[in-house]
Amino acid sequence: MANSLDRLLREELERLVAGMCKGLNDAKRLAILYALREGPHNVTELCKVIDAPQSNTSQHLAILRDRGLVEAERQGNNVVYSLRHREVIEAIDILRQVMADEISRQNALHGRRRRHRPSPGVKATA
Amino acid sequence: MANSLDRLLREELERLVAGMCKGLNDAKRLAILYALREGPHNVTELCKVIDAPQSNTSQHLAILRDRGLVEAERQGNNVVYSLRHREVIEAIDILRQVMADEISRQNALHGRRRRHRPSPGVKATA
DNA sequence: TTCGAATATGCGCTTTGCGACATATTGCTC
DNA sequence: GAGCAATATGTCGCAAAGCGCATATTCGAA
Repeated sequence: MANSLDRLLREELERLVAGMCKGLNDAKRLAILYALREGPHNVTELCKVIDAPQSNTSQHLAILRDRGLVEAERQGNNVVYSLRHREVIEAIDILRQVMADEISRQNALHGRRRRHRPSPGVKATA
Repeated sequence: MANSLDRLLREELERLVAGMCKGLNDAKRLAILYALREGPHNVTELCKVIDAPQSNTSQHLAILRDRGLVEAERQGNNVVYSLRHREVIEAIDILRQVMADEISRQNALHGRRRRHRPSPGVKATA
């Protein structure tokens, strides 16, 4: 048990990481997605948003594009990018919420003891 | 505009990537989370689930632990891990759905033309 | 068709992340 | 306290990712 079912899940998770998570694993790319949430933008505009040189921005856009997270369309001389799946933003927002909870939890739990995880690792003495 | 507001968002996204996304950016770690969704497990059990040696499993658990994604509790000789935020699974499930949509879309759009993204890059000729 | 603006891509470098091995730590039992 | 089982951690080598730079490609305009 927990082997036959997991087999399929494992493979799907493999693809998920390669296809989605890797694309979301960078602050600049997340910033791009959030910028596109407000509406389409061309590359030059996105350069300013993430404060990165053009080549770097294009590289990040290529990553998002290849994974189907954004859509590209030529308009005259420039290329306009737009968000393909708004649900992705939902997912990220959930993670933002979780992180907020986690931070306040760690701050509140015992304000002192700045070390997280008192349980397992942590050599009790030194 | 799009600079003052983004400033704060950018910093939060930075922390989000470091705190959450990095932790979710590995198939084995996702598999661990899904296994824990069914209930707590100790390390030895999780080794079997992700089919990895003990040291490697512990390393992944440390990563999840440090980011507050799982919780560890000693029970006698072994350490039992459990899921801290079920919402994380929700978020991942959303991404799974998005990926499924994206795959079927690419398959359907034009079955032929196995290349994705016909728009911008792609040297038209060679 | 020549030029220039906008964008994409190849390359080399540096940093980061994963995996395997060995080893340290912790707690239980005798 | 000695020994054992379970888990955690340090180190190393390697593959992957991000970045800057130079360069190629595409399109519009003159």
